[in-house]
Amino acid sequence: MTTADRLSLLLAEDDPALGPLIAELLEPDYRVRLAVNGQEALHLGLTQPWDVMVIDRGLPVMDGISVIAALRTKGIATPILVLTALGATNEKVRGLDAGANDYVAKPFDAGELAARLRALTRTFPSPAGPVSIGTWEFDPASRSVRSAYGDLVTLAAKEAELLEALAAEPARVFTRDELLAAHFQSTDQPGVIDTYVHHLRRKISRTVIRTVHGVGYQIGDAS
Amino acid sequence: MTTADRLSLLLAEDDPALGPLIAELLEPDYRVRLAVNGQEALHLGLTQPWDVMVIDRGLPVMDGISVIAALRTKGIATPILVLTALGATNEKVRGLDAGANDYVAKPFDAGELAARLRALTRTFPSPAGPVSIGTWEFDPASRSVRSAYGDLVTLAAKEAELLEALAAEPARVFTRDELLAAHFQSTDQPGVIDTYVHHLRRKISRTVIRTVHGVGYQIGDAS
DNA sequence: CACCTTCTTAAGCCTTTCTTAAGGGCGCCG
DNA sequence: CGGCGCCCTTAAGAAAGGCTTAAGAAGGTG
Repeated sequence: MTTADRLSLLLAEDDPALGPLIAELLEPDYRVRLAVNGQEALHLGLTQPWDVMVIDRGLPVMDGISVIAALRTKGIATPILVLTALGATNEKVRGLDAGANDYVAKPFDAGELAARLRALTRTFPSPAGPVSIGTWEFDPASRSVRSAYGDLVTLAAKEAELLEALAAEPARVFTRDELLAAHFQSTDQPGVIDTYVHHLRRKISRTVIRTVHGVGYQIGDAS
Repeated sequence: MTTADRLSLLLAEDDPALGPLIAELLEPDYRVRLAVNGQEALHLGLTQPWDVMVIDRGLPVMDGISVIAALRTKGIATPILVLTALGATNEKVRGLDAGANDYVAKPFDAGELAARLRALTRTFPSPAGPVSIGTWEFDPASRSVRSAYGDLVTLAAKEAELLEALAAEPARVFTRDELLAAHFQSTDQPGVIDTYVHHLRRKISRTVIRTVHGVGYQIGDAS
């Protein structure tokens, strides 16, 4: 999920008739990039970030299952839906176990495909309630942070966005570029992040956000 | 994922014959709890943590789709697979959009159900996955080591690289040249390794890394 | 329109990390 | 037990990265 725009979708389908058809079908909801063989799909999958992938099982050069296995081996965790002419259960099992997240047999129903893609890309609206960050409680709605002692601090919009992004995945370390791309204007330079981190640390606590030298920032861990 | 044990699975199925049958089918791989109506399923879903849920569409008291919607509203993000007698595409779409992650129509194939559940519960060996080293936990992503007592130590990039390399093959003894070639500039001299080993021993523990005299280093084994 | 908050940029200073080097200590082998 | 390597430890300069500050721009409000 890179922008507020449509989600990016990598479609790997070699059938010259079906490929563009599916692409057109999905275009209203996704930014579709069509790959016509397995190698191309693998390359695109590895070199660019995607929100979701739809991969045909039978692809030239390198078959779909191999592409998926290769992507997974490289640590790509993007949701993948396998599209296939083969409806046999055995094939489904193999595809899913190779690392696919869903499996749709051709001929498929456009509505079902769309629904399954929605299910794969759905991100649950973080429970609107307050999020606890260490000993603090952060309420995105009111953009305020309450300490264990009851002190209330209100944050500016950007400050809150940054904190929310970091808190969404406490275990993850975010690079400045990631945070920048997701929450600030693309013209901004990475240094902006430093400034806001400083603001948050001053307003809340030095330990809310942890620096990972040479990498980026992470929500401050307990202890 | 609560323990190293089987995953916990909440099964909501009212058919007195089918429920226990499915439960038995899944028992080898999951700790199954059977709920026989929607209300019970909702209550269990809200009050206990589950690794995955299998919910029948048509449940007494409260239908499956409503249960899912209610769970999602409360912020429960557990993967849910809908099981149903209704194979109509329309029904599938509605189920998925209510918050289900997958949809299997009865009669279903046991192998496919199992594969789809595996796909739902699969956690990718995220490159960020913490590695346990003796009594410590090393998280390459945040480059931090946590002791059994909870103390957190952050490592510099090179320190982390070295530790990660050693931890990748605990049984193996690495020579300085191997480590050097893989993780440092080729111009560096073997002595660099010694320095970083010293850093790690000081930061974590004298016993993290074991010296094999005349050969190189190895991850400090339990002993 | 004046005032205030928020956003963005930029520059200098400070801290951490990397790399090299040298002296002392220790283990292994004869 | 003595000698010879090998290993441990310390330290310090250089480089890279992060922190802090400050000030102008932009936007919103009374």
